[in-house]
Formats: sequence, structure tokens, C-alpha cells
Amino acid sequence: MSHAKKEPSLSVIRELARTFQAFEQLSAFHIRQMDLTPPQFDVVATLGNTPGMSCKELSEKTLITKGTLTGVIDRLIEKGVVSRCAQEQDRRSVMVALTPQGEALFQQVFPAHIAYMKTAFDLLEPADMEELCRRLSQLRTAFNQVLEQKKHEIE
Amino acid sequence: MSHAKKEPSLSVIRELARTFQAFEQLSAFHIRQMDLTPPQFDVVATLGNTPGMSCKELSEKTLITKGTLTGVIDRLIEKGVVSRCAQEQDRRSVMVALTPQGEALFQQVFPAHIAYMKTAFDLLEPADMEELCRRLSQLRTAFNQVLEQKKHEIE
DNA sequence: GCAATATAGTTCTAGTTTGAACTATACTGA
DNA sequence: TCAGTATAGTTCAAACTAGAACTATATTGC
Repeated sequence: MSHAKKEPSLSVIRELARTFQAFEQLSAFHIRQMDLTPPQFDVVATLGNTPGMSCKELSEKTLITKGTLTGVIDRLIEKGVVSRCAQEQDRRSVMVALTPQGEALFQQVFPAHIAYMKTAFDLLEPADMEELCRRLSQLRTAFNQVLEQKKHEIE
Repeated sequence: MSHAKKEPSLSVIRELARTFQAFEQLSAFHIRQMDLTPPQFDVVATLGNTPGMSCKELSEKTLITKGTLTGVIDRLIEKGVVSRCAQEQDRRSVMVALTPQGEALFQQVFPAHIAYMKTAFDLLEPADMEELCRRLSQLRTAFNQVLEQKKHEIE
């Protein structure tokens, strides 16, 4: 992913990748200290303050694909943090929820992580970040549109 | 990673993650059609039009950590795309370079992928993307600064 | 009512990811 | 010089990743 000078679109991609990686490094550095992996934290954070949800819903919110989620949840169950519970209305579906122990973990770990990450955002202007959000959203929409288009082309 | 409404910093993180994922999906969709994985493509793209480079340099440019790079390069060697070559001036170091076959692959695959991704960037204003780059760079700098700071605190 | 189709999760394979431990080599300073 | 330290890569264990194939269950259209 070098050659950034020639194509301006490549600088955006490059910067996007580097920024995302910097975020992940900072975030993971803290999450590891709390004896979780980033995907595990993501699941716990998403389930916090909810009555639980299906794997499908969890997958959409965390961006973890369903195949991966099975394993992540298996390991969280081993840790006693979440539970799986069959659904009556749709027997294909499984409800995943925090256990009481998982709730306690969430209360301890989620605010701590927000505070931790906030030290980075405190270095920046909120207005700049709003602007960033808007422009990221433009870019994301473009990627998604083209992906749909290209998928159709293939058939 | 839900709860985006409460903390404005969370919306940025959320948008960053979603945008990066959208990029990866689009990019990987094409790269897979060319019988490569995204990290493999990254290495080939980085080695293209160069005389080769050390693992360390390759690692810095591609953002692939050195442990991972060993495996990625192993698989590219199996494919006949790159070669490893001992260095005389520093015998710890290894020079990785494209083989002639790898050069041919690069010539075929790199311009094709740029063109592919360009269809997304064509939907956007160059000025917007420059602005995005600048703001991403601010954010990345903040993440990196705080990571360094937090790493020092731990000792 | 039942065949065709869609959906929810799990399983599988191959590959990537991380940090940490390890080997080999290079550098540095007393 | 040579002990201490730094660096380049590899190896390792555990976890994550994607997509694809699979199972079980739901839904739909005829």
C-alpha cells in the first residue's frame, strides 16, 4: 500500500488504515490490561444495559461476522461472562446476554475504557471530530455503494 | 461498541471502524478475485517498482507486524511471487523482493486494483477527501501520543 | 399442505493477528 | 575486549478473521 503520492485516493486509504490501526493499538493496549480481547470487549460493551440479543443483532452491531462470533461467545461463556439461551418464538435463533457476573464486568470495564480513550479525544476539537464523522460517512457510503454494484456485476 | 449517542467520541470511533470495514470489504472482494489475500496483495504492491527491501521496512510500510510477515512471505514464496535473499552487510537482515513472475503479477494486479477502488473515489470530491485526510491525521496523532504516554505510565 | 427458498447459527479451512519468547547477529561503552 | 544491550527475523500459542458448506428451522408461493 505504498505509492501514495501518485494517486490521491491512495493517501486517503493509507491515512484511514493508519488511523484505524493507531486506534486499535491504543484501545487494545488498555483492553488487554483488563484481561479481555478487543472482540470480547466489544461484545460485552454491546450487551451492557440490554436484555440480550440474537447473534445476528450482535454481529451487526459489533461488525464481527457470525462464524467468528460463535467462537468469541464460546470463550466468553467459558469465562462466565455471557450465556446463550434458546428462543421459543424462533428456534433457529439464540439469545445472548450478560450473566450477573458479566454485568459486573461491564460496569467496571466499560466506563474505564471510555475514560481511557477520552484522553485522546481531549486533545482534539469536538467540531473537528464532527466534521471527520461526516466525511468518513461519505466515504463509507461510497465504498458500500460500489461493493453492491460490483457484487451485482459478477452474476 | 454501541452506546454511540452518549459520548461524541464514540461516534467517531464507530464511524472510523465502519468506514474502515467498508473499505476492507470492497478491497478484499476484488483482491480475492485475483487469487490473493489482502496482506499478500499489500506486500506485492509495496514491493512493486522497488529493488526489494528488508522485512523491517516491509513491515513498516504495510503495517503488518514482523511475526505475521514471516508467514505471509512464506506463502508468497510458495506461490513463486517473492524471494528471500540474505544480506551481506547485516546478516540478521533479509532482503525480500519480487521474482520476475511476481513483477508480472504486480503489473497486472496493481493497476487493476487502483482502477477498481477509483470507482468509489469517483463518487466523491477530491477537496472533501483532502479534508478527510487532514482530520484523520489529527486523530491518528492523538492516538499515537496517548499510546506513548500510557506505555510510559505503566513502567 | 408442501416444495422452494430464506434465515440463524455452527462448523470448517486457510490465513492473519498479536505479543512474547527465542536465535542470531550487531553495536556500544567501560 | 568483552559484557551488556539492541536489533532482525523466526517461532509459538491463543485468538480472531472471512467465506463457504452445513444443519435446523421459518417463511413463501402455488
